[in-house]
Amino acid sequence: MGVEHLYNPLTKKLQSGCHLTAEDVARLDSLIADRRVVAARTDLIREGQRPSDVHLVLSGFAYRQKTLHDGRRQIMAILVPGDFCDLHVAILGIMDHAISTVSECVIVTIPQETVLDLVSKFNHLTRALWWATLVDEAILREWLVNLGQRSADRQLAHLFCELHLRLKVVGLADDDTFALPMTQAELADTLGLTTVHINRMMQQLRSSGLIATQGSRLVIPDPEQLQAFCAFDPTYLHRNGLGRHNVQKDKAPRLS
Amino acid sequence: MGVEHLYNPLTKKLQSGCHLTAEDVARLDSLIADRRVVAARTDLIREGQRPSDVHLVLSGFAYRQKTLHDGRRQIMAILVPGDFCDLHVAILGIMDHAISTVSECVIVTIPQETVLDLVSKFNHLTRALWWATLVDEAILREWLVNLGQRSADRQLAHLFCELHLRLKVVGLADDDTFALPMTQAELADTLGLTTVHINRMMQQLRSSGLIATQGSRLVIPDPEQLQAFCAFDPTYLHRNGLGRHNVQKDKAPRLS
DNA sequence: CGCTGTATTGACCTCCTTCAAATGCGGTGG
DNA sequence: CCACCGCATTTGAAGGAGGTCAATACAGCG
Repeated sequence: MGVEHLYNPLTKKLQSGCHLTAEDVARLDSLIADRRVVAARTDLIREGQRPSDVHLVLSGFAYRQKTLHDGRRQIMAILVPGDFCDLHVAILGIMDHAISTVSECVIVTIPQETVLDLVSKFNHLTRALWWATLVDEAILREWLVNLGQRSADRQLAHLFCELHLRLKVVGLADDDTFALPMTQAELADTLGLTTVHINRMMQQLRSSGLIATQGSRLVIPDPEQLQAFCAFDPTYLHRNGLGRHNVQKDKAPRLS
Repeated sequence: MGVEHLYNPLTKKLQSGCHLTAEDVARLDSLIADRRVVAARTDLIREGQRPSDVHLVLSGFAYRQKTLHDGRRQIMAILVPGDFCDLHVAILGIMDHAISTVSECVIVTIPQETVLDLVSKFNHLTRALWWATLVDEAILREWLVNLGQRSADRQLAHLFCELHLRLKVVGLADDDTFALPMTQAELADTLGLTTVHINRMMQQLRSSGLIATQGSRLVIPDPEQLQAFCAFDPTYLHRNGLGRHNVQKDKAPRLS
């Protein structure tokens, strides 16, 4: 009794928006076979590559990024446990951006055929995986709104609200805190701002009591207040049951 | 001889990145049954709706947009002929943004079941449609880079380069000009800038000879020069054959 | 020929950037 | 245990890209 269950953030994520049968879960668990530890700040996949495997984040943070000729870069997605790095490559063929780790990560490598096979056999799962890519797209749209319309302080707040929710879904956030292994420079590249300005906005959010930091941990004393501040509407995350999940610890750099 | 072929921008688009058999093309053509003319500046689908049909733009321009509480809005995609408005709703269920027309449009309505049916029966087509949504996502990422990292003049230039290419693929752009039925206010909402600033940047681009306008028509005298100006790299559009296509005329508002 | 919506202009303002230096912190080696 | 290094955060001062407000010009249309 009590065979310890595999921690599978992917199923947790998918279950927050799709219905999965016990068999689906088992099939998804079977994907997590080939694990690999990757150091922090490492390139996982580079722009222009044509990876033959699909990668999944099992623990740690990573991001999609694009670097311009002059060295400026834009972070286009923050990948947390349960997120695929490159599901699209199976279809598009070529990476039009790079993936790098933020913290140390455990990455699962899944052969492309395995995914395509799974998908062709089980409609349920196709739907679930497609759901995941469509949610990614919805997040991207909301980020556009963030960059295009919101002031720097609200952008930051909005990003924190989103991460809080996404991490809660996979059991990596408490009701009022989670580990955030990103530097202010990375936050800046995410929001299209400068380090200096991020720093000032962080101080402002802290002094207004909307957030606090404990090392690399972000504390949100009153999530509803923070959401109200930036008019955060979680609809775009398409989670039905934003259910309570058991929390799990994580270690990381520093933030404040 | 010469039975006039249906103008199907969807197949043109898909063929620019995927291989389609003659049968695939026929099936896609059969989707275009229920057409409807929609006036300019009209809401096609509103946020929060759960449409039971999938919509496809056959002619004209439309866009995805999100409106904030205070009335500001962000345009998150420009839909041109061949683009689906809401393929994702089949999976996600709820619209997390609205679709509005820019110019008068001909819209094709396709019952959701028809799409899901097609997709479940023909792997080729699933792949092609999935390809289309993934390219949409790639465009979204590039737009993030645009908003996050580029200066206003380059943002504009980049947007024009993208539209030029996308319209060429569906046969709606010449080598150096295309109809652009957007107002400067709409360009502003697309790039997260103000009308005033867009106006000034347009003037700047015009006076530097990078673009010209003839009513609502945009002229790009030297596409390569414009691309160089904004470091446009078309990889993200995932078009293999950016092939020559026969051009088709289009009428529209004004721009300059 | 006046109405309406869009493009254009000008003056002023501010959010965010740039540049540069200082501070703090964790690790590492002596 | 302390000195030192590298990285991240913090601070200050000055500049600029883009915003705001408001007026004007222009084009199509009934």
